Amino acid sequence: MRRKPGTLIPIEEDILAAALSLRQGGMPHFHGFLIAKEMLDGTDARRLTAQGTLYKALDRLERAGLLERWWEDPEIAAQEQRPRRRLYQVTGLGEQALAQADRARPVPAPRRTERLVLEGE
Amino acid sequence: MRRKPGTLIPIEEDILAAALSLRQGGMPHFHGFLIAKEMLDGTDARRLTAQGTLYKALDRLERAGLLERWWEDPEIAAQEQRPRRRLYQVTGLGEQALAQADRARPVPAPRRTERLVLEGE
DNA sequence: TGACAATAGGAAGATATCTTCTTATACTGC
DNA sequence: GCAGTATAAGAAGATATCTTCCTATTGTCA
Repeated sequence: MRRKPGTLIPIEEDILAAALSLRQGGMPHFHGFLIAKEMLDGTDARRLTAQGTLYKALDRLERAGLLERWWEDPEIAAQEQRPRRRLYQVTGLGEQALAQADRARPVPAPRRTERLVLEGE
Repeated sequence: MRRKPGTLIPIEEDILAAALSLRQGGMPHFHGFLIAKEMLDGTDARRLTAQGTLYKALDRLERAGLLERWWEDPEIAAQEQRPRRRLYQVTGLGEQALAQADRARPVPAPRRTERLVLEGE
C-alpha cells in the first residue's frame, strides 16, 4: 500500500511507541522478537506469524533514521544459549516523528488499546 | 522403547554412517542440521519435523562417547549471519560401535537406501 | 505369555532473524 | 472518480538448536 512520504503507518507508530514505553520502563534498547511480543501483549494477538512484516518495518525505520541498530556481542548470545539479537534504539528523529504523528491524529479512531463497549456486553 | 544396553538403534547407526560418509567426502565434522538434511536426502523424506528425535539421538551418542561435540566459534556464525552451530565428530569408539552393529546384522532387512520393487512398478 | 517399566518417536513450540513470493491496499495523477 | 502503481501485509520457509509433552514400542521379569 503506497504511503504518503514523511508519514508513519500504524505498525511503525506502534513500534516506536512500544520502544519508548520500554525505555521508560528501564530498557534502553530492544530487539525485534521482544517488541513483537510487547506489541502483541496488549492487543488482539494476531499470531506471531507475520514476523516478516515486523522485521521489514524495523528495516524501514532504520533506513529512515528513526531507529539505530547494532548486533549484540555474539559472545553474550553464545553464553545465554540462544540466537544472537539485533538491538534497536529510538533516535531523536524517531521521537519527533512519533510526536508529530500523535499531533496529526489527536483524537484518533479507537486505538488498539481501547475498545468500544458494544451493545450486548 | 526400551533398548538392549550396548546396542545401536537405527537412527543412531544412520547418524554414524552419514557422518563417516561425510568425513570420507572431506568434511571432518558436521552439525545437526546438516546431518538431518544428509539423512533425508537418500531416503523417503519424512519431514524435517521430528528434529527433536535427531537432536536427542545426537545427545545420546555424545553421552555414550560415540560422538564428540563442541560449539563453533560464535564469531564465525555472526560473520555468516546465521545461528551458531554445534559441531560433531565421530570418535574411535563410535567407529567401532558402527562396525560392530554392521557385523551383528550382516544381511539386514531391506535398508532405507535400498527398496524392493513391488508389483505394479 | 502377559504386564510393566523404560526409553524412543514425533508433534509442537520457543528463541531469533531474514528472504521470497503473492495479495491487498492506499495514494496519485488524469 | 477511476486506473494504475508503489508499497505494505502476510504466508511460508530457511537457518539452527533445544525443550516439553504425549504416544508408541521394546525388553525384561514374573
